[in-house]
Amino acid sequence: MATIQDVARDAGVSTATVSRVFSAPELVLETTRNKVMEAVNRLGYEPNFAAKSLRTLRTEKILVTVPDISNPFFSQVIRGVEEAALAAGYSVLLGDTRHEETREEQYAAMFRRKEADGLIFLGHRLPDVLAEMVAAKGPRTPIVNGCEFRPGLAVSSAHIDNDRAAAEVVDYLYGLGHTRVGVVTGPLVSPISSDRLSGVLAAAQRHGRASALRMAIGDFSIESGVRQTGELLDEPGRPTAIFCFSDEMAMGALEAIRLRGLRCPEDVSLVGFDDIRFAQYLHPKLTTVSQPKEQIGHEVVRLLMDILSGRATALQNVTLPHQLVIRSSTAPPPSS
Amino acid sequence: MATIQDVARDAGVSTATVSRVFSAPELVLETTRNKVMEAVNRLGYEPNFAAKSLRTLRTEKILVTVPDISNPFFSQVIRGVEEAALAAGYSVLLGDTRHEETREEQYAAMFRRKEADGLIFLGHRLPDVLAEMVAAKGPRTPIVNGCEFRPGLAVSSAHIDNDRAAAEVVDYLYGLGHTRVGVVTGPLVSPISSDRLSGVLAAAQRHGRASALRMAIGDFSIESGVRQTGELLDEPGRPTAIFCFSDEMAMGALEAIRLRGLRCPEDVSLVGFDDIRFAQYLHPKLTTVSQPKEQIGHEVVRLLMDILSGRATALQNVTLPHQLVIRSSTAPPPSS
DNA sequence: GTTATCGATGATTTCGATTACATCGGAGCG
DNA sequence: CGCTCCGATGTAATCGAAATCATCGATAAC
Repeated sequence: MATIQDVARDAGVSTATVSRVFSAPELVLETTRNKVMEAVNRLGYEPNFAAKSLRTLRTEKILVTVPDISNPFFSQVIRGVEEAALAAGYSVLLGDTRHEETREEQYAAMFRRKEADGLIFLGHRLPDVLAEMVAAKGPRTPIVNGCEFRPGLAVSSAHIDNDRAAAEVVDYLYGLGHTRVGVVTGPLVSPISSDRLSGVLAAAQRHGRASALRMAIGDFSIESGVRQTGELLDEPGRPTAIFCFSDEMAMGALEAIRLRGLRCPEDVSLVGFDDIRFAQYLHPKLTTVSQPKEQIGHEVVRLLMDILSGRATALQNVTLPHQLVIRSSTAPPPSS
Repeated sequence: MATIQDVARDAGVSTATVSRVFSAPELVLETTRNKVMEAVNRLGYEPNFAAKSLRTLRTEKILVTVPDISNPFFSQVIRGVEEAALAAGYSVLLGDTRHEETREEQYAAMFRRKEADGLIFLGHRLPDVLAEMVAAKGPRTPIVNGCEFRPGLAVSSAHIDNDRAAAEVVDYLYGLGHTRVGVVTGPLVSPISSDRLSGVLAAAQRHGRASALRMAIGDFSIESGVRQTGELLDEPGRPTAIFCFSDEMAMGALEAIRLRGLRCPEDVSLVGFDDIRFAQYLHPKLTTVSQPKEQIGHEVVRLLMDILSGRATALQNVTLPHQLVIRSSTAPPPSS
């Protein structure tokens, strides 16, 4: 592959001029510019990326780590990230951490090696090396979080109001007349789960129904939805409504409901969370909390760009709007 | 961030020695190595990636372009790619082309700029600049295709036998007693669709049922599944079985079937393709062709590594095993 | 005892671009 | 007419690590 020297020689100019043709074309005379471009085309020259990167100390890449890309919720967020990144002239390095800390650390090391200008993490953990960076550099550290919000991490983030969204779901269920509600949460170490849970608890208390609340801890997977919902349904005083903290778990819940010969929503109402693409094609169509997935991706990139361009000085926490989408998996409880 | 010079100075050795500690530790005396490592830890040194990359002309990255990451089939394949790449010491640059040629070309340019050592594309098109590279360098060009197989492209690839898999589905349906079968294909420009279609046609002819075959062209999306299946169901002489070339379209088909007050499988049998994670949790559980998604990802990385390491000399086309998974969306046709 | 050999390490060039600084010719001005 | 300024371009330092070649002391071989 031709280098900038080859082009310079071929065009009869200096390498500086060739470089300027690419990075600041207005500084070079049109006739010279054409000469250079001819040489470029003749030789099929493309600037070598590593060289450019070494000199400028920029990679034009952002590293995005995600707990599980095969999860449609995350893949939609990533889609938004990719779109916004490309528009801003960045490309996306993908890290699927599979919820494993060692993988998170591998990607953290990549970031420290400067293989990317910025890091967006969609999980809830920040490896120690990165926490140190944040502690040292403050809010100018190009690390941003998406979906979760943990104040202690001291990084900017974009997310919905999980607490309020979950409370709305419970309010809605009580409003339908349900009294015994079962909740299938995700792992409580993640704020995404604990925030939603506190919303649920607050709403239950407000309605004086806290004692009738049943809870099971899942891991956001379909299988855990089947299992945990099953346990809730098998307890005496079966809940008439189940609220799962992800649509995937709700899919599992649907299965658990059917396995017991129950009908949704006639016997058991069901609410999910995320509004993944498939939610509206389940049977019954799933009532769920819609998160603005692509928008979260866009926003998180915007936050990162603010930091990279030096515009940002303080932490920003962007709360994006969610929406309770009522479909056909919820109904009043069966009249006993 | 500390550089190799800083470490060398701090440890009282030359930069060459520091470099060797990382790339060929066996060449340096243990005592010296320890001295260096102490300095490394003291200064928090991490080798600068761009510098390394410039010198070695390697990026240790592979670019993966995919028509749509939010598609669970592709995201599973990518998962396999990511896993195999990481194991081989590579990281993944993600390009979501959204089926758009301009985006494919943007990523092709990235590859030419040497932002990645290899390219894996999961679509069916190869931008011109890359086709030229392949023409010039032959089978040593580090470009590999996954999922599709178009002989004209002259790149190695890993995929299932789409033709045969589709024929098996049709054989199975005829075996159940169906005579009127409707097929919802993807866009016929992609081999993934045209291969499956020729399998379908061959099987139908073999059974002498070609004239009773009905066909509609979808685009792999749920919505097109609803629409195209709807059209097939509304024609006179309604098919008693529908075969969609993707599970997403089959989800749409299920919706179309329900909208018309029909039952699956009692009135209409349904078969999908891909066996995405959700297929077995639909209601009814979807009969479908299972593709070894993560394995395709692994295999495609292996093919690429063979090329990058100089082991590969000729094109390889790996056909991986598929499997018809029979669940509850298929049954004999209603007795008329 | 002299020389080839080898293991450990250092000095220096190199990768390919960007960019600060230098140069130079011509326009503008007093 | 001489000076300044400016636009266009060239020269050369620089980014940080890798790798080639050189060096040096010690051991082995003859």
